[in-house]
Amino acid sequence: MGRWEPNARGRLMQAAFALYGERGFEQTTVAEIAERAGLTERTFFRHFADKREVLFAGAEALQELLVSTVIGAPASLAPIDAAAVGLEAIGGFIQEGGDLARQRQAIIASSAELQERELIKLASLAAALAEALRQRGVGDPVASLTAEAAIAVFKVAFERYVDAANQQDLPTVIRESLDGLKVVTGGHSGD
Amino acid sequence: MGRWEPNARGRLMQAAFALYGERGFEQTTVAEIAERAGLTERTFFRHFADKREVLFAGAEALQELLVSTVIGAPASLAPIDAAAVGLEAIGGFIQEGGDLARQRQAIIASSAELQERELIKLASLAAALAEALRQRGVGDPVASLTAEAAIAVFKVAFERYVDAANQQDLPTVIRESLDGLKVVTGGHSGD
DNA sequence: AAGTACGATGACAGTGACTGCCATCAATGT
DNA sequence: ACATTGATGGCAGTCACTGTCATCGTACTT
Repeated sequence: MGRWEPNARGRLMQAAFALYGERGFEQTTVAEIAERAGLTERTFFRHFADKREVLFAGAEALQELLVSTVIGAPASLAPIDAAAVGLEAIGGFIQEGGDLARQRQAIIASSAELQERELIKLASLAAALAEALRQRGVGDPVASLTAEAAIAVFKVAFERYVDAANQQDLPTVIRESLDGLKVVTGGHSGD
Repeated sequence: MGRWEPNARGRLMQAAFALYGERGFEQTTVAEIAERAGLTERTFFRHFADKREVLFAGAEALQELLVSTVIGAPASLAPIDAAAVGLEAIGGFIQEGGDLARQRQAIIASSAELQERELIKLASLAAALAEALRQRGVGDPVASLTAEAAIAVFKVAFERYVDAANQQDLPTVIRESLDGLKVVTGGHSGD
């Protein structure tokens, strides 16, 4: 199973992460990543679909955690609150990685191409969340709306979490942001 | 100002739209688009930043319409409802184009690359909407949350509009979707 | 232990998106 | 007429990404 040096995929990820951080994403060639990892360009593309995907390797795990958490949430919860439980779960998971998420986000913020990839991953997350809600028996317009709104909340919360100089708890920020959305849409504030 | 044949940019857009529809986005080369337009590949890239951008030429106009509508909305409206007025405005604008939006969406749906570009355009729309809300005096977490939620509503509504075999009014679908969000998040029914 | 099958990697050629550079052409102003 | 300006053509070059085949290391078989 193994090969010359083990963990080729991990070495590629590490090399890419380092080079993207040092020189910037666009100024880094795939050949350079492969060279630093002791491999060839061709092998890079056997492990990752394209130059961007190496930064999004953990996305499937995140998606599975979200889906399983939402499906396993108490049946008594309203759709939006079941979604919230899922969001808090992935928030906690992300936080376990320490500063990795912040460094990764700094790289993504520096490249429009990477932002595009990030957005389609979030869209995929929303689609999976909607499907999980349907498995809870939630009807279709509601499931899509709840999922999209929940991901929107996650986006805002994660941005606040990354920008925060003060150490904030990501699941808490997510919960607060969701409460903010409820206020905004419920008409309690200004009418 | 002019050149050989007028409206080079328009001819490129038309050629690209036709070829993407006939053969598919990935199976079309920029050289083919330029040839059909009676121009060269080099000239294509002088008018459009990349192969995808030719499909998103009207995005700035849409964004300006959204921003000006939101800024000009009655000051008495709550942020989410000011945003709604803006969304309905661009909904009406899109509807004026007839089946163009549907054909365009069919092309986009067939390519992951194009979906990525669509998503970043929507994110740009959300950022502009948040800024317009701030100009209305809305504070920062609320402005971002409202903008992201509004764009999420727009995404769901537009998808329903495109899928609808029955002719539905896009602004109406948008309003109904927003009411759906209000129910989902707060339990109020829309007014 | 020798042989064999298999999965991962290397090597190489090729396509196509995109860019930089310079020449060229058409319209405009003097 | 002449110079200027802006759009275009032509060309070379880089780089992302793919298809194909040879090769190598490992594991399994005998």
